[in-house]
Amino acid sequence: MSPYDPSAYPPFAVTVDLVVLTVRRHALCALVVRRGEQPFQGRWALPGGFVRGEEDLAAAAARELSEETGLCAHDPAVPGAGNGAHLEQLATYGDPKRDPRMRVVSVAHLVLAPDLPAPRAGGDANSARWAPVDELLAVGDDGSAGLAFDHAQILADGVERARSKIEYSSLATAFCPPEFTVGELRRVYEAVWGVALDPRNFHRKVTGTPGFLVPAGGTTTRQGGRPAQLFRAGGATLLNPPMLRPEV
Amino acid sequence: MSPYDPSAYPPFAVTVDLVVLTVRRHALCALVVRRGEQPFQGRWALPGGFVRGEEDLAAAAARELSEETGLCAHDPAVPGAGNGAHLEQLATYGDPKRDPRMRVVSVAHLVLAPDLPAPRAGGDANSARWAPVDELLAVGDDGSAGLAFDHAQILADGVERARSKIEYSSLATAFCPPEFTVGELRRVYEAVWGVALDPRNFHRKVTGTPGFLVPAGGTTTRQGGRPAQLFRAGGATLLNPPMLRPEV
DNA sequence: CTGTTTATCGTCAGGCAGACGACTATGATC
DNA sequence: GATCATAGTCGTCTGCCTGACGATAAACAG
Repeated sequence: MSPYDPSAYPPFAVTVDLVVLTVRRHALCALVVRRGEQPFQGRWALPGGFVRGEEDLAAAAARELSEETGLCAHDPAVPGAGNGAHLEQLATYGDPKRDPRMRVVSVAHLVLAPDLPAPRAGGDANSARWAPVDELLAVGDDGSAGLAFDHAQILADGVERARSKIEYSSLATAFCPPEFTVGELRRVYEAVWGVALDPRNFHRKVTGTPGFLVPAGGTTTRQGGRPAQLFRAGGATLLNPPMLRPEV
Repeated sequence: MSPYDPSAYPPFAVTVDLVVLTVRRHALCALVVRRGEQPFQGRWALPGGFVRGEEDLAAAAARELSEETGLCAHDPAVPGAGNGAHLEQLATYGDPKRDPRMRVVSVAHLVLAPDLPAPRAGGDANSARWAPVDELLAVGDDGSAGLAFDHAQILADGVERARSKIEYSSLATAFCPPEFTVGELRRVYEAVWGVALDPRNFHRKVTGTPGFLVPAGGTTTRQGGRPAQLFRAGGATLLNPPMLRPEV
């Protein structure tokens, strides 16, 4: 082989696509934008865009995220800044036929964000929305065409990553506002996994895991009922032993 | 933005790099090749190469693997064929400065293979070898320069992926020949995690997990001592509950 | 035959999770 | 204001799994 001869190999376009997940009204939702041009014109797609010349992949993802949602990603490598959205690389998709026009390799990223107001994509409220992932992934049955390109696969991979990762990490707190109650955190797990959890056992588990939650001092009744203690995410990122997802 | 205008964005070179892991003499080892040219001439690096024009990323990784080791990857999407090496995508590395010559985005793949004879890289035995990952990742101390490019980071990520993934999947069997004993499987875990496991508890765990192991019918004494029953990997890919890695 | 090595079966105590009872503190409704 | 509905929080009990470890079995080396 003749390594690194640029002329010997066809150029690739490199993009980032974003799977932005949040929990709204007890459902796991993803951010989708409407395509304004061919191909797949008018269809919903994941937000994304080209990686620029002197830009790292994570930086490109953070930039796209900021452009689409105003969120400032909380890159583990750049701590402190941002309103807490979690960003991580998901996987890379490079099937030669995934884009009919040219060879595009897309590095998908996963973003977990707290519930946000309606998205603002280029100021056009009609061109971006939060949609329940169940709806986006239920293709064919109702005649809806599903997402553009291979974005249904990317979304499915992102959802599966989120579902499994909250098992053994404290990542579920990324779906919550800075201060939250145990019940709110439980509703996150229930929405992401699509199951009902026992409030008492859940409470015992999360409050009994050292470093997972730290008391924030106050209480709230925003969920109704008895006032609940407010917590902040603790420093622990790994949950050991993990929170087990109930079987089916 | 003006999507998909090829001239509007700089072209990227896309490569695949391989983290090929195996267990040799009770140590987790990785395949490295010696670089024949600048930059990093003479240094060890992960095997890899350019993705071709009409080639999927996984196909490129499988091709490079075959060229470097003769292994035929057992892609989950293409079952049956191959001598059982496991291949999966690891992560993508695209720092603008990771290659001093041009913008290269590398899609790293992880390969888990049974113990193999000495590698044959382009027929040159001196240019490829199995090296213990501890040795490859212990940089600076002994003055050795470490791996080329960002390959130390890629290797570290691959090792961490392997270490965590054998916890909750049956992937450790990918390090074993088609038929193996419980003790051989245990030595795989011990080598990958770098810990000692209790043979009795390990035996109880793996034989008690339905679908993990299926008896192959025979016995062997290739490890010495009492003959051990031979097993084959069962159909189960997920281990529930997982095999817990001992603390520290 | 004896010691060494490895495999395999059993036992026991502690920890954790699932099931679920009981009590508490708020707002809503009559 | 009494009652109800809603959520949160604390306990109890039981079964399963794990870690620690004793004991036995089946080969080989001397």
